Amino acid sequence: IPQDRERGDEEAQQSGPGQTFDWMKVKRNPPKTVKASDFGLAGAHSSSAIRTNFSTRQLTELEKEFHFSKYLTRARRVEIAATLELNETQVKIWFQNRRMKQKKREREGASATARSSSSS
Amino acid sequence: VMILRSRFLDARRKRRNFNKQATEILNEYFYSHLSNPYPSEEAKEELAKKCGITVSQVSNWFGNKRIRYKKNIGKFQEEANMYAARTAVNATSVSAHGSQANSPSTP
DNA sequence: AACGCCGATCAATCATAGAT
DNA sequence: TATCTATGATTGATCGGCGT
Repeated sequence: IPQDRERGDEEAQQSGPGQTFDWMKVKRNPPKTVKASDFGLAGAHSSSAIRTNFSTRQLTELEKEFHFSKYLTRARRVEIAATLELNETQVKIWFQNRRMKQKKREREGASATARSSSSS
Repeated sequence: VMILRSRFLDARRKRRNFNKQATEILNEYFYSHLSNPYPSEEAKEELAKKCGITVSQVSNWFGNKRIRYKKNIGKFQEEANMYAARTAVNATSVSAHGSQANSPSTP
């Protein structure tokens, strides 16, 4: 399966400092959120599907749920998604990111605690 | 939309730029590994220590650097040439070994 | 084979520090 | 001092790998 060769032309420049490496070509697929499905049918996949901006209400509710339980059950996910008008996937992703955020905090908080052991 | 921004609810971001010394170290690593600017966890920890910042900040720095670099390679050419001249750890496997004392000694 | 989670990363954006 | 740019941080979502 051919890997879509770029405009096929800049293969000459190689040794130069401006060499183009693979990581510079990485492109992420656009989100498939398709949130505006209420348009009424026909999968008019026109949904730009860009970064969804959660409202304060949604974030507050998600945060509350997170405190209750760091992990979701199928049932709770469905319930939250319906209540907040989000996809189950969005709720799932939010929890995953939230857990990662929590871990990051604990890690940095720990090193900070070890540093100021008894100060303050 | 109203300007209902977080307004001031974002007491969080009180950004402070890194020292010139830290930026120097980060850029040196970035350009000497331009073929694959993805430091390992260990490398990040070492960089963090040398720069006096956290590992997360090192990750943020590389994340921002990579994205912004590829977004406008031309804008970084000058900077790239500058650092590339210092350390030549070209592509083709970056099987680094004992990292030298590394001293940005001034020529 | 399908799904969730993790860890890392992407990519767009926010808000501020710095330069003009 | 106002305006534009450089840059650190945040975050919804993606990618690859792994376990169930």
